[in-house]
Amino acid sequence: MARVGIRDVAAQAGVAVGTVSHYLNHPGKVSPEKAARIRQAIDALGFVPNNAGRQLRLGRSSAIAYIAPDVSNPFFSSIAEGVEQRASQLNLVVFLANSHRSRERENTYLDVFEQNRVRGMLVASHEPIEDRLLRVRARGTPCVLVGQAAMSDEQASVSIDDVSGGRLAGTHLAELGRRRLAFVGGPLNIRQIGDRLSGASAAVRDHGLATLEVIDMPDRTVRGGREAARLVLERPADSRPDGIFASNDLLALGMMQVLISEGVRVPDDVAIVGYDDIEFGEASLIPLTSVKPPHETFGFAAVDLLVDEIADRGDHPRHRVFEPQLVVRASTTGGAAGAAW
Amino acid sequence: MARVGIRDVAAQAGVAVGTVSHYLNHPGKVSPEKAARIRQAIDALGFVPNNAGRQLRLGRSSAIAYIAPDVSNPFFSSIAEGVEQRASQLNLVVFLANSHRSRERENTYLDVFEQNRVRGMLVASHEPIEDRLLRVRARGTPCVLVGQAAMSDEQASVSIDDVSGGRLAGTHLAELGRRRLAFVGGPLNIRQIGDRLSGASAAVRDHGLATLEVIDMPDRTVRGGREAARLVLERPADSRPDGIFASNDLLALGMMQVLISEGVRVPDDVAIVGYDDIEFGEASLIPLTSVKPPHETFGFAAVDLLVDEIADRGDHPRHRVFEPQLVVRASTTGGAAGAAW
DNA sequence: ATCGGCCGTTGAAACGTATCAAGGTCGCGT
DNA sequence: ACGCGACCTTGATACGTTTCAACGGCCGAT
Repeated sequence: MARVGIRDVAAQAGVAVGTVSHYLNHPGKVSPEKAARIRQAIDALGFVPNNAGRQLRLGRSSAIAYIAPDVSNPFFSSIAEGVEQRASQLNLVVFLANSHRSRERENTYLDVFEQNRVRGMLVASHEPIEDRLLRVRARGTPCVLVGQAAMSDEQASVSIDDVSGGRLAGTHLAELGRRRLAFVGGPLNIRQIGDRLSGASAAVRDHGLATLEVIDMPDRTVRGGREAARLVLERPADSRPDGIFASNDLLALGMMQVLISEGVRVPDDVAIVGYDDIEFGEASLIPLTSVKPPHETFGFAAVDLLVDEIADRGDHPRHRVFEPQLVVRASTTGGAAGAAW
Repeated sequence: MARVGIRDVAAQAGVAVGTVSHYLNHPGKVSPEKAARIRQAIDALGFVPNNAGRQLRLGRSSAIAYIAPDVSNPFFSSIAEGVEQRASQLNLVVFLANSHRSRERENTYLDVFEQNRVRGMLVASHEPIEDRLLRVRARGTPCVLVGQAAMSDEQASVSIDDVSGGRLAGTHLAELGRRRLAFVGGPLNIRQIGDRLSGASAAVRDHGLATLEVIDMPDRTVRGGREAARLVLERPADSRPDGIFASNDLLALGMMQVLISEGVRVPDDVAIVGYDDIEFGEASLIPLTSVKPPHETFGFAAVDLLVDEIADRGDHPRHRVFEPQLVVRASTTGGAAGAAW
């Protein structure tokens, strides 16, 4: 298993190294006869092109990176699929990374990819990260912020209009005649969460009849949802909310599970709206009404924007904001059972 | 944004290139004074070490790859978390890749990582892939098959004892007094699926009283589960199974959703057991009994085995098989509501 | 017969880094 | 004052690739 390089192949095939390189990168520029000899030498020797050499010579790679806080969260993994599809159309390889909500991991991956000279990075994060990305960009690696609108005009970003999403949810609940609404989620200082709340809040204000309370629940998981539900259940029945807007589907599902098992009827006693429209929301026994970002096109747009940044056409728009959509299911309008499927 | 290398830094700091390299790789071997000058030069110039050069010189990288068919499947993403944890303890970087169940994508990533000279690869696949990995290994990149026991003794693998898992499920249902069992899943020629069936089948045989039918459902998703449920519902009530073992949790959840919405009581009319113990199984309104592979340790073991392969200590065991565990919840033993939480 | 142009082929140079043997400096013990 | 060792520092070298200018041979046109 000696290390075998392009010149070993050349020797074995009886041609010059340049010819082997041509065979690999511009086949057709090399005569069929020598091509055959080279091909044969390659798998006789088990030659594998060494990307380090190629990249060193070229000064660039053909990879992009997508860093997400949590690949197991369906929201991020569905974006990942769009990213990979679009990237492979453009002959780019995607390196996926899971920062696992850890600042340290996030930084490590940012460094690693920068050192690996990826063409650009797509970064999704729950934390404020623009300063960090500014420095990365200053050193020459384009970045696109994913899932969160950038504050700076210079920082490209692809995001959802969360205010609009919150408004959709709030309006829906209010129009169903719900009067005591609750927003469940947090931390509120995260941009996306705050926006969802303020959208819902605006909808309530416009509608006039309803009230909106905030139940702060920084643990945005199924577990957090269960905890939030228990908080609600501690109150007398007539002071509980009759409409709940959860800042994501995991929270909503956790709440729904506990509420129903304690005898609360959904949606009769309380209607529930989630956010993200993950697959399991639809798969729930009472399918979940949810605010749906355009997952399919989202990843595509992120890659396209990144490619523009890489090409550095200075004049392209730097922000793309997508409008979410409300998907109504049984958790808000259910008669007997969901007709969603 | 001119390309800046280690010698530019050296010039700026007034030291030799070797010293800068030492500063980067063996800090402490360089005097505090020069270290300061170098540090200053580095961020004055926005220097980023070029991994291609480093790797070329070293002849190896410090990355491993984990290729999974579908990162959004909780089974694979929970393994990924273990992999990343263990790898970072060992100062290895993990490149994640999503083959998206596409043979072509799988091959592309295999090539890309091989060319990038990763230290080794962890590969999970639904398809037979040992021949392919054999060739990769022959060219010098160690591979560990994840989630599926290798046929060849030479091929390292980390897997679940699926026969045992199937037996656990079958025994559980039989001991609950269920007599008309159904196995739902497929394709049966996939090793893992076939093993689960044969385990369940053995349990039924041992028990003597029950029967086991097979409902072939190659689409192992929530959607597939819904379809399978509809097949069951077409039959008269008294010929439907009273115990269902689904080859994964997604199928089980999809079935449960449709069955319940059509008035079938779970677990009274039919008890349901899933496989994989994904997070959403527990979060379901009727929490799902499931066969749980040891996710936490699984990723760890995979990395450790890969490291052994890389070190090429010829004598280490090449296969690790883990025993799954049955997690009983309301979908098989529910009185009123699950006490799982 | 000569020339021009085309195609395939060649070998050298450069990309950015880590290492290594060799050299330099300093302080300490004799 | 000398020698020795410990510790830093130095600069050349090699890693595997792509590209580029140059070259040889061949064909058709003149």
